[in-house]
Amino acid sequence: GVRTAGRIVEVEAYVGPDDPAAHGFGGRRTPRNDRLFGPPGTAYIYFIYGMYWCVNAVTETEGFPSAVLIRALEPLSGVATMRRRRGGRADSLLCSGPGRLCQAMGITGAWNGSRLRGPAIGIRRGRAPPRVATGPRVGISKAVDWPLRFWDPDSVWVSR
DNA sequence: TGAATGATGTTT
DNA sequence: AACATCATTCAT
Repeated sequence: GVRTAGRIVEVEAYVGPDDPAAHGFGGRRTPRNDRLFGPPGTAYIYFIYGMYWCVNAVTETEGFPSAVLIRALEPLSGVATMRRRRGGRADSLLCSGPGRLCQAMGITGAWNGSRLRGPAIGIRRGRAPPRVATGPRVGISKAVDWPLRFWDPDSVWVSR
């Protein structure tokens, strides 16, 4: 298959059992969030609103539920494949949003629990943006003022 | 440009 | 009933 890749330009952090907006809140482990409690470098992928997948990178030690939600990418390769998967919508909407980027890259729950350093799915270190903006997380109703959204303010590929 | 709303199914 | 969303429609 065609490989798709992009530069991460927007993320959100969900940190530990005391983060009221996080799926690991209260330390309650369920079938759905189980992979969030795995070792760092694990993919935690969940299904939301009956239609979309979202992908996270688990970040902290095993048993401590923390992850970074990948919210937007700058498309770099496999763009024609991304366009096809996204139904021919505008390039600006290819990977700008957690649901959109999973659709563009073909990411589904089949990869939940994968190690994020493999042939199928992975994250590599790239160049750091010169600046990083921070602000409230999107689409949540608790801890709305925690500034745990981070994005590249110089990128046109962020979700807002 | 922005607000409102329907689409969808799983989880609590 | 809520949900870590998105596309469409309708109003400015």
